[in-house]
Amino acid sequence: MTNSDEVETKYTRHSRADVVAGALAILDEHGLPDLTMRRLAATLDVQPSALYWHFANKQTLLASIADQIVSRAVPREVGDADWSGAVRAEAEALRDALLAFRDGAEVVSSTLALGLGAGEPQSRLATAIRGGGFDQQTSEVAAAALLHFVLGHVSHEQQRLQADSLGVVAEGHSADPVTAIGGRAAFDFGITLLLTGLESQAPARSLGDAAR
Amino acid sequence: MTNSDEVETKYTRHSRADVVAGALAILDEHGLPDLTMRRLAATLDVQPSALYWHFANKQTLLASIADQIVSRAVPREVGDADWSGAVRAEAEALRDALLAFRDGAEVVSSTLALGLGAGEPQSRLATAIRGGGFDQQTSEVAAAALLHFVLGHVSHEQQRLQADSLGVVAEGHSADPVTAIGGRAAFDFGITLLLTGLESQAPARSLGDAAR
DNA sequence: ACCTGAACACCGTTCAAGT
DNA sequence: ACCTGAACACCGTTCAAGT
Repeated sequence: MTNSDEVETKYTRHSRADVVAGALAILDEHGLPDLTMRRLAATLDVQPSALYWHFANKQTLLASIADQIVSRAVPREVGDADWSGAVRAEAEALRDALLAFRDGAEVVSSTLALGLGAGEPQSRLATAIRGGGFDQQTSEVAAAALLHFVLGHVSHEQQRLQADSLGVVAEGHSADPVTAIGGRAAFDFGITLLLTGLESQAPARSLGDAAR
Repeated sequence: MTNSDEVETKYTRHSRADVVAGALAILDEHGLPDLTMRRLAATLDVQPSALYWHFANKQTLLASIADQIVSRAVPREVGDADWSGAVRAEAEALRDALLAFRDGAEVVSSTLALGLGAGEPQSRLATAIRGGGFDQQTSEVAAAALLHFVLGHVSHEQQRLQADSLGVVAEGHSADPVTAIGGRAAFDFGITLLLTGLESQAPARSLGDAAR
């Protein structure tokens, strides 16, 4: 019962990791809009200015949070599966990691949009794609396409999850095809489209040829 | 020379459309972070509170801006092209419309993420896909996948455009594969993956079968 | 090494009241 | 129909100073 959520164990100084952990807790319990520097400082029993000893600014902190979230993405063992199975496993691990935190996809999306970190998921996807014999550039661009789809899809999923929990449902129609068949099935379908699209590329032909 | 940018022609009252136009101007010239209610009010020579007669809140205003941006998406005439050519034309028109305004993709993305408007692009894509003989649900889910890719890709493109214009280039590496081959080529490649993925679906087989 | 205290320059939004 | 004036309840960030 020592060191529970709200109750700080007396006057402890904080490390960078503590700040990130506190931020993740606020994110998961209250969502991204409530993750403010002032609120985070309050839960750490510290002045807002103290946070700027650990992080240069809020964007940097958000990038660390995004890194934490995606670092939890561990693909299931694929064993003897082919390369497309490995790519799918990476994509699904990423989806699970994003879903594990409230607004997870939005946080990762926004740090990616700001050009900070979060390059790891794309590298992992690209490496898995290279297993199919594609050249570096093709793999990288295909990985970017996969990543954009994953982030957009999971953002959409999490928005629906939150809307539903707020009881904004039953507006009469709410005919969302993605949630209608389950987010998981729509996700797998999108991944399948991209993977079979990749398969039908002649592996010998590089993207560079097409771009020229 | 009457009624130019900064110079208001004396004391004019404003319509909803005026507010949206002013917001679009700020967005395009200064970017989304600078698009604040107070700044918008100042450029309209009005108190911030006046904006709340026209819009319930900032989110609603942003949704109207997003609608304006995507409404500019007019696909080139496809003539006798097959359905996949029509889908590609829709996707490219959407990309052009998003690129036409600074931070355009982010604005549309965020209003989509908030569950407000911006359903039009997905409908247009879905309709074009239906031309390939796919059932309603498959078309809708595929359109969502296309849309997620387009928004993610163009967001990425616009982030790079801005970073480059700020001179954040030449960090030594900056090995971004998407910009390396040109945003347009990477975009077309992603669209191709999704389209050929769709083509290799047996059109008779519905997504509902797969989801069950 | 880590934090306080105080300030600066902002935000979005509400609401009674004016014309 | 459209706007003002004034207020409320916040933001992120800086910086000298403390321990």
